[in-house]
Amino acid sequence: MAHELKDTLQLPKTDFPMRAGLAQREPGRVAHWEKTGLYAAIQRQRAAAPAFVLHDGPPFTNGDVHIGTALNKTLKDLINRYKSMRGFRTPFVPGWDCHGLPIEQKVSREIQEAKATVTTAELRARCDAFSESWIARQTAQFKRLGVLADWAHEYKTKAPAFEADIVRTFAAFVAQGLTYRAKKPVYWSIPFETALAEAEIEYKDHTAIAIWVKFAVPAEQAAKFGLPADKPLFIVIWTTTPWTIPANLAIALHPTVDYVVADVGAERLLVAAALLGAVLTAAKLATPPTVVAQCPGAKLEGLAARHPFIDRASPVVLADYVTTDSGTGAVHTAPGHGAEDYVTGLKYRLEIYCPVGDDGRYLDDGQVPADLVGLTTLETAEELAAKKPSPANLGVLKKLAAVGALLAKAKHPHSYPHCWRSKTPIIFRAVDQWFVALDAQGTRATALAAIAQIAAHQGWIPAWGEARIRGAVESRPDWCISRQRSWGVPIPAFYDAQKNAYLDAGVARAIADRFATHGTNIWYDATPAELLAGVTLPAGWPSPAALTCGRDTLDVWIDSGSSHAAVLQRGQGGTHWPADLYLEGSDQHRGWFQSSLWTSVIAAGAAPYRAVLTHGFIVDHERNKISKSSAYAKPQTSDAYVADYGADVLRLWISSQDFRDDIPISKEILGHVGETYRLIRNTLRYQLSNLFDFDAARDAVPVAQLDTLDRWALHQTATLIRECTAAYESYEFHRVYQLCNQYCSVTLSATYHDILKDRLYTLRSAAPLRRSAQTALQLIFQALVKLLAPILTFTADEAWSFAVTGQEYSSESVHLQDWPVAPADWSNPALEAEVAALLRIRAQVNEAIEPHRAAGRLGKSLDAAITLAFAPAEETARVLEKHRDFLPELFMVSAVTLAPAAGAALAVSVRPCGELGHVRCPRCWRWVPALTSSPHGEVCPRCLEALTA
RNA sequence: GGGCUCAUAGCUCAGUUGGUUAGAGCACGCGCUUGAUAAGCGCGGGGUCGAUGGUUCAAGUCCAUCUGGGCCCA
Repeated sequence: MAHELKDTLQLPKTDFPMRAGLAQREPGRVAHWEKTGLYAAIQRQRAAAPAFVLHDGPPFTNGDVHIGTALNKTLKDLINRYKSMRGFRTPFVPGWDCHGLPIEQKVSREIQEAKATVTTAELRARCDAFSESWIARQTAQFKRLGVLADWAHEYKTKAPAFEADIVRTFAAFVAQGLTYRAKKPVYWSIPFETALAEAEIEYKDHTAIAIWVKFAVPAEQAAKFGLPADKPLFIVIWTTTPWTIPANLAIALHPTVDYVVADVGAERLLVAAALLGAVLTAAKLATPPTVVAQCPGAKLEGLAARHPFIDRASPVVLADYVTTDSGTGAVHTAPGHGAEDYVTGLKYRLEIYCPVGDDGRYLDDGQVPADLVGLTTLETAEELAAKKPSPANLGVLKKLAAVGALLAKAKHPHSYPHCWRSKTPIIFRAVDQWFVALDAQGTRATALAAIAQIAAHQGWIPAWGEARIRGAVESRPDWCISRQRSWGVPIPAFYDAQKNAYLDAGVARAIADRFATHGTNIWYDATPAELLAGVTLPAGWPSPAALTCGRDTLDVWIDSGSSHAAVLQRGQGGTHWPADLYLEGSDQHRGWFQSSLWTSVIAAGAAPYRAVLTHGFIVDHERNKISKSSAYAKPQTSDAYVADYGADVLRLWISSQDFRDDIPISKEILGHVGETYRLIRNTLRYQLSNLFDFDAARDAVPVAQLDTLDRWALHQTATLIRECTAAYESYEFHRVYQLCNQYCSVTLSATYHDILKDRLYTLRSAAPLRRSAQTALQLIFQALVKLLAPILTFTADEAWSFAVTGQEYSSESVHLQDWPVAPADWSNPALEAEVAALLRIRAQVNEAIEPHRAAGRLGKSLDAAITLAFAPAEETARVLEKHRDFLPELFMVSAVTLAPAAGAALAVSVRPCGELGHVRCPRCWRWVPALTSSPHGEVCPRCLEALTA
């Protein structure tokens, strides 16, 4: 009998599974979208719409997609999908950053391990293949995340057409006269005669010779700076690289450190006061010194000391990096042989002087003493093993001793950079580089103006992004754009036998055209004559036969920084220039945002983007950076997380975080997000399952005629749509998450859906009140699933397909829908206020029921009969009276008695229905005074009607 | 060391121009239901708002300093 009655109910029905099985089922939908061409379909649908172009910053192609990269790409996808539903055409051309040292180094190491040697062209081919293989893998990983993009029109910085545009961007620098050649120190491997990058350096123990060297201060200089001049005075410097002494051009002191002049008998020494004792000990000077003068370093700026064995001045300069931890407090400065020395050299306009050739030997430049010329700075493996100094070091020692400038020397074990391939110590050596002058032609001012202009229309999101990039742009020195690498875009410069450089914008553009058709390998395969065939050379150029091609490549920041030119300006994939939005991590203020700005300002006179959105970095549950934590057994890849949680949970997690700040990730956090996912999924499932017999065309009730609670629900939904839309507009997806979370759990699950069960299950299929509920449910479902679609791409699409066709897969897609807009008649503030008042009373009713439940006197709220006592004059009274017939349904109880009484506060009293002599209807479970018989046994009058109508 | 930035319940987030006992969802605890059931409902505990000092009749909200975290530089 009971079973028979249950069969008369309209219980929910759906094939939409309760358990998502995301990790297993999502790949099916990825394939489905691919098969049905969803991206193209979306673009077609918006073919005539205004475009919103989010320009993709290219990930580096040397590994699996990291969870941080997944975050970035997913945010982009989320925005594109939202904008598309809002009515924009959203072409999304994904990009790949292909050139660069990490790839070249990885490939070089493989070649090295195989003990093979390859030509530059072969090395480049292997790098190309390496990059390409990761592009394939990363593409699959991005697709797995639900990222929709125009993969057919993706851009690769190694594609010939793109490489040509990189060179054209460079040509714009040349055309404006911004490029110049100057020396800059780099790590240099002598055996391989090549520059090395930081990543190619290995630090190893090494025994150097530390020397204390006296630099004479001429008497007139001493007098000029107020120092006693009646005895010979020397500034003492200390260095562990004696071979750099011939390149000494200055002595650096700290501006605020105290320096003393110490009388040690026949002469006087100037060192930092704090280091005087140490220096005397090293020099084995037993004589107790007499300090005859003392002053801060700043007082000595400009004092011209003399180089110990070369006839030139070595002036005193000031530098903050000088310390009194060791040495003498007076730092030997050779701008051509040290990073800090270089910076100081630029500051004091010293020559970036490097008298050491590619082979590590002193050059005969007219300044290096004849007996040093030709000596090598290289320490061979044998010399290293024997801890013997290099010939250059020995030569300098001898020279210093001969002129009496060597105050002391000592063995100095320390950690020193070595070449990763030859295992020999590297030297720091200035070589010719190409630079871009950023202050010429008002370039920097134009860049800063562009930054301000973007700020003027709130284009920096968050607003502090402006300060961040302004700081980077203001403080950036001239841009060193050449790299001594193979895997990159060649700088189209030529050299004659005397190493004079020839660079011309027109020639560069002609070379770019060659690259566009033949790829950049032609630079390595063809002769200058072949490359320049048919090109009109500028006046003053030698004939091509007399030229060689330069071997430097461009800084990879020019590669990715040219993407707006190579992609947007060419309208690739339907894009336009400038982009409406760039979206990357906050580190890119100094990186891609900046490099793109410079190239665009120089080549096009304006910024390549209208707005720049940034996100923070992923951190662990203690807010420490992920890479620093050792607790990660698992690689932090996108795929690893997708395998554990599914893409939609990952996307929901991304939406849940305020991404402008750091973004924490942990099992706990993802676990909670998984719970929210289940809540949302079940909410949608409830709606779908209760619409199984609803056909809007046949059954829909006009909004104006909907039941009170249904109109209330639509009002709540209208509010949700409005607030979610505002949140999406300002890219505050975490607000969407919070809003939808609360809406699903409180508004729907705990309230509307719970209350609706009585109507939906027990009334006959076509009962007006049931159709009213279904009408609202369907409208709500459609709104909610669209609001969620940009985030839960898989689940929303799945639910949509079930709703429209009853099938898991169909040609219908939620991603082809328009963004929901609540019709005006959904809003009903007056009704909302009344129901809100009643819901507050409902909370009191629940509170009052709870003790009875705890005492075991009743279970479900339907077992309760409620009496509400209240003051008749209250506004509450009016609302209660007005909706008195609605109260049992709203409170989910079987009876509500209104009892106007004296006293201000509303009082709720509860009695189990059984105590009133009522009986429970076995069909709808409500308690009524009496049952009546039906074909299915005894039921309440309402159920009788449902069964017999 | 410098620039930018963040710090509210176990977790993720709200907290309007400073103004009643700081909110929500989730998690947690205790129950209910078994007709959303590897679901659903109810009730409850939980925060001196990173720390210190200051301005104010009044500060999570303003100011200063400090501590800790992040990104970028040195």
